[in-house]
Amino acid sequence: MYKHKNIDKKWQDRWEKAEVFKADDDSSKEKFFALVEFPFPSGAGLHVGHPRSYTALDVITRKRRMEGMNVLYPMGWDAFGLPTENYAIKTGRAPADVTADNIATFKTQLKSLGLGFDWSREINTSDPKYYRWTQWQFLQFFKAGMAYKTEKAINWCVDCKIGLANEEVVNDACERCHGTVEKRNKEQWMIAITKYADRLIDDLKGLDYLDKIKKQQVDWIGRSEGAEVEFEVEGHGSLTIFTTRPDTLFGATYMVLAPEHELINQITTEDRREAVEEYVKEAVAKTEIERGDAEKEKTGVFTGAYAVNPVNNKHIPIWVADYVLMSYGTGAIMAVPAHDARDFAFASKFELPIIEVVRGEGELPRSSDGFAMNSGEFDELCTSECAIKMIKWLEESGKGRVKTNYKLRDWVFSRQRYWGEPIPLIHCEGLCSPETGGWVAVPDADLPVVLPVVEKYEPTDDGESPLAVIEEWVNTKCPQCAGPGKRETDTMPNWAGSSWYFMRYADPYNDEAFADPDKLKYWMPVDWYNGGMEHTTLHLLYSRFWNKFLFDQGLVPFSEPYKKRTSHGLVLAEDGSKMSKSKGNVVNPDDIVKEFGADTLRVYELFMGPFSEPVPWSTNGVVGVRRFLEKVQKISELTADEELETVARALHQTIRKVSVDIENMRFNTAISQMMIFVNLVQKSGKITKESLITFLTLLAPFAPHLANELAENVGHASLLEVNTWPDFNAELAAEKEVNVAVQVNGKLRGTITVPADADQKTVVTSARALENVVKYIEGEPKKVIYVPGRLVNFVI
RNA sequence: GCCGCGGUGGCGGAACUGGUAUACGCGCACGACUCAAAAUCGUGUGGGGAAACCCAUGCGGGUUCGAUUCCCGCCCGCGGCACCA
Repeated sequence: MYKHKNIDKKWQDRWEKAEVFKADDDSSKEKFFALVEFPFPSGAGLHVGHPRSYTALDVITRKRRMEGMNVLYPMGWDAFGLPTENYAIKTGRAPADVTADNIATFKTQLKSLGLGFDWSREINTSDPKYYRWTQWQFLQFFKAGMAYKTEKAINWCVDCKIGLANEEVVNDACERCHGTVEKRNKEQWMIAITKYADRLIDDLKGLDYLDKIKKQQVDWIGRSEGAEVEFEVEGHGSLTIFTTRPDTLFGATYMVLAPEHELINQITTEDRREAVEEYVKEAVAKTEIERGDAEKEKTGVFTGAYAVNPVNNKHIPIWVADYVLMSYGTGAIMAVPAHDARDFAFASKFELPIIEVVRGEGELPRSSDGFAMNSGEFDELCTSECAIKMIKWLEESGKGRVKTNYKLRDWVFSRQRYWGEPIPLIHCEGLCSPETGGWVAVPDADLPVVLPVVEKYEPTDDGESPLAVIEEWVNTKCPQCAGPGKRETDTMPNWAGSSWYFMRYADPYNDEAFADPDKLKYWMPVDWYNGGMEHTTLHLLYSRFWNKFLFDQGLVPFSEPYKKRTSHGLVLAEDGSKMSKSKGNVVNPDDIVKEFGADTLRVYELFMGPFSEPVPWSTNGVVGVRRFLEKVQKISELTADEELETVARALHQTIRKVSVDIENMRFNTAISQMMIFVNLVQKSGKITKESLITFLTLLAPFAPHLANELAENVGHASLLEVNTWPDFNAELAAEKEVNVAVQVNGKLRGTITVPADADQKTVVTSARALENVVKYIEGEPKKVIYVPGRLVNFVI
């Protein structure tokens, strides 16, 4: 039994004193910037899931340091956010105070794990010295015309009383509180992320992200290439639609407008008006989920109006149906029921004509590619060629054009809440800046716009931020004309501060700029970023976009912030369900550290399963890891002047496996190899001091406290953190003898042990001589398969 | 519905590029130590069979001397998207 409590503390103090984790801004060494998502300092404290990601990159950075690199592995606090504000509302305490308390708890907890963060670079997004630069960067968006205020039907969370971005709405419910979300018209600040849609997709190509991360981002942005086509509506001008299948234009037998489409009112004939108005009213009242269910039966109503199909001048009826969304494309479609399942369902129900225009196999509706038919001069062209020719024809005749659409929407950047960065804009009552709707930027010298102290943190029922009621704060002067002005009372979403936090680590105390350009140039981009899959279409996408914008402004020297992005699996409860406070199945890391020590928790977090997969927690597994560490302690007492050859060999095999596995985040198999080594030493009874130190160096990234303690016990004077990562020697690792499987017709009939360098003839001969082989083979085998060092297979 | 990932002992999981399936850990059984227990150490542990051997990597086929690995068709689980024209 080793005394983890004393050992943990002792080495944590030594590291701090020696400043081993401090990153050096002027170093000739190669830099390595490792990043984990900084936590939101919630009142619940550290979750047992946090250390999985932190320990993983701690292992990697500790190895990098031993490999001679200048490592930056920082930590900070994503401190703005609703939970703190809600807590403040409940208790009446100021959010800043609550945050400070929570941070203190988190920090103590993280430190107790021996994580090698450079605490001298700690940042906090709710610190005015930090959010001054968040505000400043927002103003760059504003000044570049990338931020605009507009009345929008936004997702409104009834419980939180805030507008949500699409990304924050999950199954029609608020991502945070799971409360009802409804549509509301509200003036909101928006940021034009859609302008970067193409680059956010295309630039993924050069990045070392997990494939599933790239794919999720691409799907989320949802780029589709097609064409816009103009259809004449008799007596009402033209109606524009978007289609990805311009090749099927001859198959368009009717048109559909979304219920919100502005043309409906104009084109509806008098005899149809009542029915149309009633349908529109019902459709608009439905929730997104009700409307979004693709399984439900199609509904719709005929407007009485007809459009002209530009390719064949046929008159086709215009319908209104809620399966067409106003928010995508032009809010209107041409329906090609033969080749679209939705149009087919609709046409079948309302008995509209179905014309097949793409020849192919199988029943209609059929959306696969093929050859055009019933399409006049386009007949017999293959789908892709037909599309190209059709677009060309449309362009030449002025009836349409190439068009790309995206599912991605602009970023809703306003929150009507207190605990966030104030948006640093002033509305000039004299409207001295009409081109921005009267909005004027707060001058740089007046930043930060500090959150004023308020008494009540509740948002108001009319949807205004609590800041709106503080008149002395709201009423100010227009910085441009000095006339009366009013401050923007909305605050930023909590994604704002985290969109650029990694840059601040390069230069956390700078008051002249968000970071010194030289330091950015040295440290950025992040070399390895690990975080949760849940942020793929939120933080990860936003921060890539934010970075690209700053790059375009010449403010940062790199267009992508993260070179490599990996992801960890969730830590689940023992029964495989999610850990949650309400279920009472949350494991507190403090308890594990207290009972078993920091090293046990660290090693267990990485041993429990494949890093990127979700794995259930197992207290028995924790005990197993602790036993392993105790065995390590035992073998450290077995130092001798000599050791068995097998130990030396196993050591080098372990160096190889641990080195490779760390790079691939296969920590579980790295640890299992170390267990194999320790078992072997225990059995053999002796190990040289040199080999022991080498092994402890390999173990040090995983279990740094114990590894240092044991190294010191055998007289190793320096910290293992400054050791050199051991070199692997292939010669020493090579087995002298190998086991070769002997098969007859692919079935295992025995094994033989032969010298590793034995030639084929020798191996086959002794395999052939096996009693169990002789038994099966009469005469000569038909064929002999020989895989060196692996097997011999006699085919008869 | 579409896309992606996965399915291996009682459990978490290993397995290079197609080459001895079940490494490592947990659990369990037995043994040693002990008055006893815990801890520790040792031995065993996929299933069937006395054994030879046979059967096992979700199911059914295929390719191959040989398939957890490759191909085809299903089933189940997880994650993402979800009437995006």
